[in-house]
Amino acid sequence: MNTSERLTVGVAARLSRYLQVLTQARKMGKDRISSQEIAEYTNINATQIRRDLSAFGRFGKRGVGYRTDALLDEIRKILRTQGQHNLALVGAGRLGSAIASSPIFAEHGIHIAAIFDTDPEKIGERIGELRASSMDDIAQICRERNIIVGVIAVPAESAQDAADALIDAGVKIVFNYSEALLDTPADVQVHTSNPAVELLYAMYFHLT
Amino acid sequence: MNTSERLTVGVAARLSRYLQVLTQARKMGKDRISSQEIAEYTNINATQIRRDLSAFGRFGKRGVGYRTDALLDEIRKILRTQGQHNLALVGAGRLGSAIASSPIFAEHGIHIAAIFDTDPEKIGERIGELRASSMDDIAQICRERNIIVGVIAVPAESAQDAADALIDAGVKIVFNYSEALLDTPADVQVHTSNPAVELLYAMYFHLT
DNA sequence: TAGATTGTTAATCGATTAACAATC
DNA sequence: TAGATTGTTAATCGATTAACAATC
Repeated sequence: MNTSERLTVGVAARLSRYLQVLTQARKMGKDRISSQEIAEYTNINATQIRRDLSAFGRFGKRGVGYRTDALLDEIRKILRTQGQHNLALVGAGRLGSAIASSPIFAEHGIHIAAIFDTDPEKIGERIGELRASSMDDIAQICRERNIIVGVIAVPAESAQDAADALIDAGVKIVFNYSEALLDTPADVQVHTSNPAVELLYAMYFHLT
Repeated sequence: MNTSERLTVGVAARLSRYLQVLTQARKMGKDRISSQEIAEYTNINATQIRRDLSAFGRFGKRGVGYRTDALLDEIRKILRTQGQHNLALVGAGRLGSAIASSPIFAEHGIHIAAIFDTDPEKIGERIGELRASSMDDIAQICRERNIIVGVIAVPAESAQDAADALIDAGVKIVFNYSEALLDTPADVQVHTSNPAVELLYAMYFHLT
């Protein structure tokens, strides 16, 4: 497969899972990793992993495995996610603060560039390394800082307003932590996190 | 398809997505919903949705759509997720508090039955409607309250310890909010939430 | 009736897996 | 050399989709 062709949804999803495992493996000081080890952490079949990777080059060494660092770079190249990306966070409450002080985004080159809230009490308050801004400034700030990714960390009742404001500010990818269904234009991607639904799914396989 | 057969991973995953959409649609007062509407919110093809549902019965009305309530019940029956389920939360910090005060679990019949923390300062403190318990009591409390689902809301450094304690307490399904890779026995399911990785994946499709 | 939407078929495409030679 | 693990083939299975008759 050529890197200039568009990946299928399945391949891109799996490659990003490998990215996660490799990032952690590197932190744990592992220089090398085998397809079998990646399989254990991702629940993706080891043959599938080797097949996915070998479509882009011969990254591994037979009898040895893959070099963690080198493979990480190759996958970043394939997914075109090298470099820094800016993100806007809406909601400076408990969840917003938790996200702002988590290292999980920074580790993958995603920088939380601004935090917004509607509550006048919250504006100006320190959240992680930032200060909360007013929702009135969202369009200006997002354009200035080249932000196309927004995270919604507000209650379901205000989630649609938050989404509208982000989209109005030019955001194209919305990560929704509320349970609300969001109505958005066709050129905007919405990802909704719903741990409850994932748990119900997990329970099914536990019960059967 | 017969309900007594085990669902494939793909079917179960899609059915739980329908569950999420139907739950919200009902809250929004929608009595009926079409496969096309579910498709818009889930990005799952409408034919696929009708096909998934029709494998278990004729739940819809031609020209009309599906009754939200009735379909919700049918899917709950298929996924065997009716009734209440108890959950243990490890971590009484910002993220733990955010989870404890979110309605997202309750909405799907999942009750947060206990919260644990290692920090003596936190123990006894009110978090949502509960008080934080000591990790020393985790095994006893989980067994008493029939808990087989645990949520890890602690920093990556302590995630493995939290997982070990939960597993020792009889938990079989672990939802991991930290970025750490967890080593667990084969009979334990681990779901790791990593919004950064999901965003990298979304960005790929935005860029291409 | 006219319009809408389901249920189902048929055809295609991608995912999955076991097996194993190649080779480190 | 012996053991381990990749890269690749070949075969199967499930997912996806368009199309449309059935029917509300």
